[in-house]
Amino acid sequence: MNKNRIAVTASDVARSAQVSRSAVSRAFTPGASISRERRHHILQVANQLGYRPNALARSLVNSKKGRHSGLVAVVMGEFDNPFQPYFFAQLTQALQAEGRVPMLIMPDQNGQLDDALDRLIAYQVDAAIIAAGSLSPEATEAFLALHIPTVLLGREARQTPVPAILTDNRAVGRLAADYLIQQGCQAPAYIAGRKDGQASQERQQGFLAALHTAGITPAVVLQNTDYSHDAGFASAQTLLQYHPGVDGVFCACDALAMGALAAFRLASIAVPDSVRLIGCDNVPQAESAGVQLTTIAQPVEALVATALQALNQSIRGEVVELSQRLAPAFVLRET
Amino acid sequence: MNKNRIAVTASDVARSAQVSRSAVSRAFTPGASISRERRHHILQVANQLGYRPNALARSLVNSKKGRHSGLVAVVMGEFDNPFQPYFFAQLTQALQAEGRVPMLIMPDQNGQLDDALDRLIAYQVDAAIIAAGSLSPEATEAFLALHIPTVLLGREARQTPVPAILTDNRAVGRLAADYLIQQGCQAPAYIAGRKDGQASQERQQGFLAALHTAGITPAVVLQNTDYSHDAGFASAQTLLQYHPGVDGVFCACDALAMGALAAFRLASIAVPDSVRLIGCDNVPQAESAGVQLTTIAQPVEALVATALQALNQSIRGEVVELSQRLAPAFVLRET
DNA sequence: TTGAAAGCGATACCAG
DNA sequence: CTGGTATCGCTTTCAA
Repeated sequence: MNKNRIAVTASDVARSAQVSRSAVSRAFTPGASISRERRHHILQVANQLGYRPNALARSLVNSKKGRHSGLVAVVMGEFDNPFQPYFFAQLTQALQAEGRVPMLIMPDQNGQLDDALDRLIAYQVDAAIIAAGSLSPEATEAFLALHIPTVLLGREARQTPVPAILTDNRAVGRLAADYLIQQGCQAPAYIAGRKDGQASQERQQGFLAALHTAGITPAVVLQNTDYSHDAGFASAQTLLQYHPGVDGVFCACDALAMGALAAFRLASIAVPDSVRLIGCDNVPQAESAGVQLTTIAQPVEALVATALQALNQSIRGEVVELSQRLAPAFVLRET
Repeated sequence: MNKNRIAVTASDVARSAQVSRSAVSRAFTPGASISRERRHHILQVANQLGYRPNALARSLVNSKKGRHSGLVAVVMGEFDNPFQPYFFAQLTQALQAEGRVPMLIMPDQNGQLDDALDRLIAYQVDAAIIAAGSLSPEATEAFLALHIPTVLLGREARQTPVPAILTDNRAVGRLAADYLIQQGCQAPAYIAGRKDGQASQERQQGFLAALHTAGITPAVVLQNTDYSHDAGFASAQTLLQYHPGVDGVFCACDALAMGALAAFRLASIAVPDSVRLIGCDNVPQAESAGVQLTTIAQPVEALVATALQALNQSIRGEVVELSQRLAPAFVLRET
């Protein structure tokens, strides 16, 4: 059964409405010179025939003249940390609300883009949003060499100057420290993420600096190789075994914190009574019954809105501020 | 700073390589009549110039002649259940590996597609994969009316006959029942998802049928309004309060099961010693330290592979089997 | 095997 | 305001 997928074209509409192709085009172009009645009539006929302007053909015309395809590449690497799908969904919906079409590109396990780059060029995307922490620096630079308007989300470029939107991670660390200090912690620990993770590093810096200012010496900093629940679990067990004096724990992300929480519960350590715990991100799961994790929220809505704003500026060829750091927010949860 | 985004065209390459545009096109068309050396030369020049055929223009030409754009619409509604992003990532990578470009479409909160439908037509997608359980029946039918080759993933259409790939959910229920029976449970309970959720219903049917065959009367079936961690938590608390005799619990998905697990732990009920617990999906988190959830795995790889196969058949205009049910697998975890 | 030329569907310029 | 026409980048007959 070969479905009759012959698309309705402007010519079909023109013929049916007894007007020229130009008229049809104008009817679909806001603010074009065409009489009200004519436009109304054409739109009506078009609607009956089920006509939609072919976006491919449209952007073909506009290509050299600097108009746009409506396609935006979203480069996103992983969906295993709960923050990522949450963020991704917000971003996608925002793009969609702007009438843009997100094309998803996932780097492979080595953080390479391979032929995905080719596809970006091939499809003439208007712009790209790179939200993949796992994208290798080389791949990132290769990408930026395409000179497609690009915005980095949650990371910065090492060499090329590109607009980047991030949470103010040092402020995250400071807020976490403030909480633990205010709760009277004397021996706080930091459960870090990847050693080369920019976010984890910055949060650590802010955290340690604030502790230092308050005259508190951190008990220990535990590095991990990822931002997972399992790593948090293992780190908490390490704390219990080797650093039993720890009375406050800040984790580089909520997944780590929820893993740590599981380990504490398993060991019958009361949170927050025996040990204070604070995460970062404010993923939806942090609010779950039986979790109720105190955390530092990333300003997701603001991040998305700012990213789109930067993207639009960049597409229009305007100058965009290079690094924008948005303020996080403390979220207290106690049950 | 207006970046010089003038794309390199086939004419540019032709000029530079001293050949005709046709030759350039042929060089990039597998199996076209062109000499080896000529193609080699052209490809080399093209590479130097950074030329990539414009996919938009290409599919414009091919549009009427039945060729393809390479674009595939992926309709996905929610990312809040951990199974969804996990599945989505697999699907996206598989599409990418086939050289296809996934365009993401998210229905709004009411399960409507609105102008996303228009965009699908406008961009001439080759096909669509609907993996959104939340897509309203009306929107689904409206979508199918477009006669774009479509495959449903994890759900079926009510009216229109469309290929659907699903896990054999009744088998899921039977496997869960087998486990609880084999563990000696006498009063098993089912924690369901949404009342109108096809998967939840079918799992329940398989579960109850297998129990019945074994001569076991289920203690209770608890309905929920979603598939969330919170719902699982609340349901488990209900069990503890009103059905203390329950010695085995099957949950419609892992998120529910992990919520239930949290509730049991909070009440110091040992799992699996005091009560057996089994989920469904086998999300990555089910394997986490401190969780180790016994579950029925959805055959994700097979689902994705089968879906792509069906999609390709559908694009080629071949007849596709309507409902394909893939076998789930029991995953025992005990720590 | 090759190049010239005719479109694909839509837009924008140009006269009228 | 309107219709004709060139053009966008590419593929594909059609002759040579």
